Amino acid sequence: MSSLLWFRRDLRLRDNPALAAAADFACNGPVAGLFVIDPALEAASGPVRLEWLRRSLAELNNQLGGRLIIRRGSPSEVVPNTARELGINQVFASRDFGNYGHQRDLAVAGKLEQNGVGFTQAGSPYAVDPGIVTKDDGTRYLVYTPFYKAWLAHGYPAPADIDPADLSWIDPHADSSLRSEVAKELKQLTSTVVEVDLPAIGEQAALDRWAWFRDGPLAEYGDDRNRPDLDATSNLSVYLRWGQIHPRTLLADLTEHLESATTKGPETFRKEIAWREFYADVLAANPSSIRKSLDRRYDTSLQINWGPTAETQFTAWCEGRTGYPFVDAGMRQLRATGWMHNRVRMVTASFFVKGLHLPWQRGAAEFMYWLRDGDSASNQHGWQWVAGCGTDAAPFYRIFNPVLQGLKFDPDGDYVRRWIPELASLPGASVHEPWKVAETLAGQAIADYPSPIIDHLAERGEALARFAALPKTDKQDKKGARSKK
DNA sequence: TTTTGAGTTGTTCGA
DNA sequence: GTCGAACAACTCAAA
Repeated sequence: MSSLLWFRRDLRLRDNPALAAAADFACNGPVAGLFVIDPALEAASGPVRLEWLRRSLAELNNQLGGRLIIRRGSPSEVVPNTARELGINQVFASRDFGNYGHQRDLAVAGKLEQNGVGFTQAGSPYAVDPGIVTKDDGTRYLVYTPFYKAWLAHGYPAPADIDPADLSWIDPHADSSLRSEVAKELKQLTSTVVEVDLPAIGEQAALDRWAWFRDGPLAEYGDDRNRPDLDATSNLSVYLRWGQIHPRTLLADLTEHLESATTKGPETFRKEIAWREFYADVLAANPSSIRKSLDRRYDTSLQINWGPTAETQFTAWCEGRTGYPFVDAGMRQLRATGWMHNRVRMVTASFFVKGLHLPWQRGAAEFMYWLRDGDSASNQHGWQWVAGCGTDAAPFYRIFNPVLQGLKFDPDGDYVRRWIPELASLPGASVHEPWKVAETLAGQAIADYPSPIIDHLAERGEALARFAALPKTDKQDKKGARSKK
């Protein structure tokens, strides 16, 4: 019996349940490995993610001894066709809980079934699949902390026991035209060339980074994770996004560190993994929250800015020219590397929503375009959390002050100077308030850097007024009606 | 059904 | 300069 593994968001060999199942089905004989370049997903991916994908597929192809099959087209055509050409009995893949991916898999399964080929899904990008952790009445959580407690109580599985050295792969390249097809598709994958600074690619790079982080910054992660000037976060988000490492692997490895911990670092890191799982669960339960606010009043009633001035400010934000150095450093880091430190993501997003009064959806789309770790569930819900329309009842007066955040979390100004060369001559924390620097010091050097495009304090007050003007929710109305009787 | 406790990440103001 | 309170009220989860 022969099997095919269809790779998607799981570009790794270790701890891969679908691969383990495929190898088992083939009685440890060779397995066919396939990746389908889906034009629908390609169109929705920014240039940085396409470049990451191109390099990742090249690396995976190396891991498979050059035997990865890469084809372009609709999966519901390509997967059944490839299975037929290779005489495959059973196709294996991990589960996908995304809106598009779920529908795609149903279509592929249907087509395969028509051809008499089975389709088995095992594993997913998450330690605990969306929908598994529920409240006692079976409904889904909307608040993180109770979700986290229930998620912990549920527990997570051990990594899939699989040794890449035991695997063998069906060689599809007996026909030399298939070999050239792989090279052609890889080349075609990134038609838009962007200059972006990416870390090492692939499964081994992910494991190396994790080992480095685990034995280093993890202990002080509780506090240092907020410091964008330090290399103190795991930077694993991109590998998790592409499945080059699995959260289950991290959690298993984390156990002994949790037990022996003298700091809150390991526990804080586990909570971050759980945030990713929480947002995936929220999205699976509320598919429309990709585009719509969970609190719909923010789409229908919140006053937002529009017109020429709003467009100018939007562009300034995108390009890192708002005149607020901490914000601009983040946006420039995003374009230069396809990544932004989490603390700065919050500050730039808060500036966008509560300083410029623009709709969170536009900012989220700009992030998704550039982010190499771009994940709809985490990105859209992170933005909604900042905007105040998301899954927790954060008080609406919680508005980040970009200067204070910079002074607090980039205390020496190193992060700002790294990304804003115009300010490189300003010493220490003074880079966070260039308008305060006397002309004599560095007036010439900072002449190229813009003045603040808004008065943050004034716009903070404006944001508070607009939030206060939101209509009451239905429940609030009912409560008010009851109390009047 | 009702009640109770709690909710990632902040800022400002005044003592 | 430091520190605590105020900022509003609501919704969620669980007992």
